[in-house]
Amino acid sequence: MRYEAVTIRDIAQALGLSTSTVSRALRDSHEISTETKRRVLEHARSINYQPNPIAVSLRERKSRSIGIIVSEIANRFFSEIINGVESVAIDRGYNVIIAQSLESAERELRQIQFLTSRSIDGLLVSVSNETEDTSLFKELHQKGLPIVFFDRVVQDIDTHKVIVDNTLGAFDATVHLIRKGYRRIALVTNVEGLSITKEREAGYRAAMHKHGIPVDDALIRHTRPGGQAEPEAAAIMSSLMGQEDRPDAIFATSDRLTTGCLRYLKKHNIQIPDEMALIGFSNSEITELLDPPLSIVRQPAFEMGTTAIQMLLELIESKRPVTQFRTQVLAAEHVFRQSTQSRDTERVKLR
Amino acid sequence: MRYEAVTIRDIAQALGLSTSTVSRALRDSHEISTETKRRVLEHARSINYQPNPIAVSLRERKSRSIGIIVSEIANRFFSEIINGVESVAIDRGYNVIIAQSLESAERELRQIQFLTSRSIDGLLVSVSNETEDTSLFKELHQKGLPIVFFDRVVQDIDTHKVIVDNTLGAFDATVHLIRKGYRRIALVTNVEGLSITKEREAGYRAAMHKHGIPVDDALIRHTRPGGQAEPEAAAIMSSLMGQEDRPDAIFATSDRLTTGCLRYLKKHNIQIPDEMALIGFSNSEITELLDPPLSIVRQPAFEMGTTAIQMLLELIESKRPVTQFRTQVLAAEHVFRQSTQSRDTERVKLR
DNA sequence: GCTAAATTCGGGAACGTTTGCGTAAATAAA
DNA sequence: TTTATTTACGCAAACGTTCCCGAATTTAGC
Repeated sequence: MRYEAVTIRDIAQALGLSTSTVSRALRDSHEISTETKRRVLEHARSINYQPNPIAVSLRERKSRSIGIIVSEIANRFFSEIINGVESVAIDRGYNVIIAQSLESAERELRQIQFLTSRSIDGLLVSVSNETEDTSLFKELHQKGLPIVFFDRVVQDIDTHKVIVDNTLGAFDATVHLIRKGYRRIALVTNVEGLSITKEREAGYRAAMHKHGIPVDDALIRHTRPGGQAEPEAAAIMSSLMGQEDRPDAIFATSDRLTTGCLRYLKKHNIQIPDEMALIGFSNSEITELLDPPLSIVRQPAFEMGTTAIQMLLELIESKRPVTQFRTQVLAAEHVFRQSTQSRDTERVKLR
Repeated sequence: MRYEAVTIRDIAQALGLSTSTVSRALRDSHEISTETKRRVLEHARSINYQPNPIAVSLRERKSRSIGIIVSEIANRFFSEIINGVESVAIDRGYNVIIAQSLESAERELRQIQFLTSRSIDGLLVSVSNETEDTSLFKELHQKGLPIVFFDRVVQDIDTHKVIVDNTLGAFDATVHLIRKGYRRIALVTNVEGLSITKEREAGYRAAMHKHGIPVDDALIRHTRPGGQAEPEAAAIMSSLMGQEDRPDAIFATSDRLTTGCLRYLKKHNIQIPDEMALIGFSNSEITELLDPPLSIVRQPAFEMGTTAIQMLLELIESKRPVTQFRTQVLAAEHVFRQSTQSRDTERVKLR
């Protein structure tokens, strides 16, 4: 099953030139006469010449492709990021190789090794929730592989990063709940070690403090490393509902956790927001169609993707080693809907 | 920014062997003594040797990577397919390069050219809804590039294909509506030229005929090529609601169309299913959380992905040209929920 | 003990490209 | 006219593999 290839040599022979001349002509070198260039270009397109990227990669020692690893592409948040990454990568002539860890540290390792063995020029990373050992990333970074972290970053590796303002995002969401009259606000959040978890928890705590509400640690729940979000969310909800002093609101900090909580509440016929308010991080486009329409914290995923790839290309295409790194922080958006209406007056008004 | 590489030559020099011997030892050739093999393997892993896939690709004239193009990866249906494709590709040592057409024929063309110029070994294709000119696919296919079509296939290219039983899937959904007492069933469907559109429309018509309900062509609406599904759905809904003899049920034939219709109905405060029933193709995992819980036709996307990649690898790894092609047909699943309850008795029972 | 065969290895070309270097011819400077 | 410089091109090496072919050594056959 071969797929015939027309090479630079074919052009050279057809025109009685050497391969080096043809190569230079195609790259518009100044040491080739305009007449020769014209002939080469013309003949090249007449036989539909396509340079062999593999040969170029071998020679140039770079592949013009970058890798991106996320926890799962079926998650709208990540697929939007990928869209952002792709949109600029394509324009810059880079190929994007997508990999997913599915929240498994082992799979993450394998995928990273796979990507790097494919000689990618750079790597975009959002770590899995199970990742503890970051030595591979450190090693790659030290060896000079350009890496940009996004969303879930690893703190102690000094490179470009792009995140959303998780602290403020969580702060504002919590304040919103407080203003709506909720007091016992449960935080259903990710694995404890994750950067995003810490930041969002910090925002939550700050909001509670600011409004003089004591933080009840029994209301702060993390998922377990490697666990799947939906069942984890259900287990946490079940535990929360089982305790004597139930929460009156839930703040879930990821897409899957949010839908997991919602599914639990509906399954157990717990009225939202009358018995329990719900707000969560989500990038789903149909949260307004849910029952009830969901209040959400939305992350600018596409933009996160474009800035991450831009930073990466900056590293890749830099002539000399970059030593000054920056962390770009994007703002989260909030959409408040019925799932966090206060129980009394306001909801009536809305109908 | 280089990333040091340890080559086969390093091993050869360290052990006082030739590169050819090392290469053969690594590939476990029979013409290398077990002792030499042992030394090579041992030293190779001690210095963490990784074969350069680019050099291998150049030499072998294949890249061990395949391309897949879908309309958009942020669509759950497609991301599930990609998951399926990836899951087997990884195990077989293949790399998956993902591209999206965003329903633009021009972008599709560019992406395909990009993929093929990256010397992929094979291509997985679901065409954009704007695609009319399939000559590129024909050309590639004729040149010997292994291609497998899935979901939206092109009819007149003879190669492996994998689809769901769209006709039966649509038939069953329509029958369900009829049984629930609906008679003026509108079909909100994709671009007319698409294979899936024709099949689903056929299923719809067959169901209507079987139950002796005359088909009103005014109730069959297609989106326009290149159009984005959500606004298209809204426009169609608006037109349907404007006509004198309104439908009493909507059957939408894609993920985005379904949510588009739902969004319209909710926005205009049309009660589902009392004023209008709704069923649609969807692979979203939260349709049961919608208001009302949505009846859906669900496609086995993951399985579609795995079978498509298996078929492709079969073509790629075949020793001699394959001439016998087959079309694998998977069954669609149905989940009937409140959005298609009949108006009277049954719904009361459910509460 | 001599030929034949098997075993084990090295030399070197090839994959398709880019690029340093060399060198004719053409042009400019002297 | 002679020399220096520019222009325009070719040669060949290199990127890291794989594999054809040949050759040296060992083993088998009789």
